[in-house]
Amino acid sequence: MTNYVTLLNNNDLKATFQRINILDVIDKHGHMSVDDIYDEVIKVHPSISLATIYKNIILMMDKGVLTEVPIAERKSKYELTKTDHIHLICTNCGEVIDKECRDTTNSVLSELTHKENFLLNKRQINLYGTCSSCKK
Amino acid sequence: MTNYVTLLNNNDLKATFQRINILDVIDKHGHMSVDDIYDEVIKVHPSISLATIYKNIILMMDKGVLTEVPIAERKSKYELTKTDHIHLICTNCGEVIDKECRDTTNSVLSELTHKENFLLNKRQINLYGTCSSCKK
DNA sequence: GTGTCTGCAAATTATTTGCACGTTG
DNA sequence: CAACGTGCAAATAATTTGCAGACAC
Repeated sequence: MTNYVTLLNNNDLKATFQRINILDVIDKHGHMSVDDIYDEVIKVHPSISLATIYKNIILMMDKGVLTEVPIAERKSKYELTKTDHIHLICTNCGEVIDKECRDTTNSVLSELTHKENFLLNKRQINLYGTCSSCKK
Repeated sequence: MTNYVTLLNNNDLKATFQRINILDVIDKHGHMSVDDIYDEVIKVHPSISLATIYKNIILMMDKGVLTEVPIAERKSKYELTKTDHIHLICTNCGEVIDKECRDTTNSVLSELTHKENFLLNKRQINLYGTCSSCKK
């Protein structure tokens, strides 16, 4: 818990019970939609409102604490901001799995944007398919 | 126009004036949101309704004619389905630029999903940053 | 001709906002 | 205590649906 307090304070955000719990459930589950977050946080904080979830997601994204993972044909999910990685997204169950992003991949992409005179800020590699549990 | 008729018929879709025009404006502009499409198609077909745009986007996605490009902090855009490529997305103006996807990148990604026992279906590489015109 | 498609209007779902009150630092 | 955050309810935006008439094949 205390690390979330620090994370929030370092980003000019007051450490409220609501925010700490939003970060906590996202961290535990990895990637969550707005409704997923609401459904989980309400278990520990029954009076929280959906509006608070929305407001805080937007705020924490602005501060760089959360990152949106937009997903084709589904609502976006949110994750704690971390170093570059790849998402394996199951089109069957919606599960998102993180994988390391190889340096070679990164350098190829940087070279490519440089040629285009494009100021690269964030990479998002999403691979859609069927996860191992859904293959069964 | 005639090529859109073929494309639609090959995918079990009747070639209506509405559908042909939706495909036409997307093809001309590259990547468009629902509203972008509506604003353009209405110029040539003033009585078209937004519901028709929605219904057809969903239908044409199901048939594989259109592909959704989900974008962080913005509404999704849609493109004609084409071979794998990379999107450079300007976080300032929203413009999406297509770039060739290198074989090396593809093989690295395929290897990675294989290890995870993940059945890869579609790759989506989005690079966010500032485009050359917005840099000025 | 007939099964599919369209446009409209209404329903539903998703997101944002304003404000009175509560909490954090 | 001052600034900021919350929860509620209401407003707005986005998407979906049902249905009667129109059109493609």
